Amino acid sequence: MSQAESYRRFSDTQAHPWVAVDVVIYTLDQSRLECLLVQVKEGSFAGKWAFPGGLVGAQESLDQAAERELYERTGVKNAYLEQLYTFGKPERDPATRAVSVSYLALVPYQEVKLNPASKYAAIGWFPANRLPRLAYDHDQVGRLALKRMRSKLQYANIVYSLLPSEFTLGELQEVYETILHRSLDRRNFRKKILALGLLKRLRKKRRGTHRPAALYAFIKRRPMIMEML
Amino acid sequence: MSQAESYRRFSDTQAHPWVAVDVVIYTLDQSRLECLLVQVKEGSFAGKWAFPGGLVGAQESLDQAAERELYERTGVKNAYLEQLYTFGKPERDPATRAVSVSYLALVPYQEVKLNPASKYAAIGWFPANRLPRLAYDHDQVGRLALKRMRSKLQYANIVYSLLPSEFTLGELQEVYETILHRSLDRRNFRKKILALGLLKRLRKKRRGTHRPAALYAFIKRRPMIMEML
DNA sequence: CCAAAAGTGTTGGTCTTACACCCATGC
DNA sequence: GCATGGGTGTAAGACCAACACTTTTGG
Repeated sequence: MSQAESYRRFSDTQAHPWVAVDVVIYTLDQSRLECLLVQVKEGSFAGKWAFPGGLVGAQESLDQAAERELYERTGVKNAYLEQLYTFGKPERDPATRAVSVSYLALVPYQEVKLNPASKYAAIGWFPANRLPRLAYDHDQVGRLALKRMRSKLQYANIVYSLLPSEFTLGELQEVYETILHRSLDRRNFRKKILALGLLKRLRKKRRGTHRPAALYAFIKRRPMIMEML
Repeated sequence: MSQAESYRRFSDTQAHPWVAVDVVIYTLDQSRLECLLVQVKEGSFAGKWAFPGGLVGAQESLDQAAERELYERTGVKNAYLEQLYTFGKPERDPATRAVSVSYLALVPYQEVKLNPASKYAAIGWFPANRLPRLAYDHDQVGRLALKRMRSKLQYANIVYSLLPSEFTLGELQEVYETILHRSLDRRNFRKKILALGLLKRLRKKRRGTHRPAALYAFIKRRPMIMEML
């Protein structure tokens, strides 16, 4: 595909697009699934909201560019981050030919410190299933991201990246119920989740308004493929 | 991410890579899973084998570029073709910064007419699980493609794209056995596949050396997500 | 003592897997 | 008539979904 020779030979008729990454960042705030948007400042989409993103640096891999963008907007490192899809229709950005590699990220709400950056007019969380009309082809990106996240939560352990380090089984179940939007049987849920052996029960308890609940933590906080539900 | 303004502002420090597609094309020849490779002609990888690919045209979408590459090498149109992953480490091609969007294609062996093209030294089928060392980062691409195809065959109906329009249940089962490399119980396989309602039984029979087998065809030849096995 | 969430097992139904014999044809 | 793949049903076990009551705390 790619030796320098053929680049030279074809470069007149072939495109040489800009390459950007866009990151769809989800979090849970009080069991509401939210998604981070930035407001575009300039160009024909000025005023519209979009997923944060930016050009890939000359010495950067795509993953690094996505990590950097995630870090710059939220201050979060080591969250779950996965390449989603690459969008490249010539007309997706009317201003220029741009290919966008989209990423999906899951972050724990508590750890986020939003950072607007001068290139955007604003930044903020929006309910994930009620996003406004977005700039570029980002409506499509958002639909795909939501679909992927919903399905992936069921066969990978990536919830760990949405939760703080300690949580109750009730909270964990609430996460699944929110994202899959259906309710789950408590006894079956606990049986299944505990049988996976992913959690350790801590000594502590969460004391709330009522009976205290045992706190749990993930034994390993890295992505693994497995049947969750 | 991508208004023209920020392109101008950042273009000194940001990359402006070449964008290429690479297509991993699988087929079945007498129940051997094979993969199409081309031999690189020039550059530091000259003589090595790689997946066919090329730069994305100025007016082309990524999907169109992949379709075109598939058609140019094999003469096949309307085969199953899916975006796989985008590779973009700065060092993946030492000659230049190139981002490669990889695709996965499944083609019926009977319909292929291989077309070498002058940009390659050679073209040919190789056993999919015994590929030689490939150029660029294509070893990684190949591993990912094989994994994706194996898993996707189990939850989508994409086998239709590996088979001719008429086939026996025995042939269909052989395809699954080859790709998943494990043997399946014939009675259970037939029960499950027929229960899906994807196949129509034709009047005809295949007459071979022994008892004739009923021929089947897919009712719909387009990708659908569903439990296959 | 009341409200609210935590914690805990059993059962019936469904789905999956394992398994063996007869059939139709070509040679 | 024999070798070869085609065609078919059943039974046991695994897995999953449905279901209700008691416990612990705060107010």
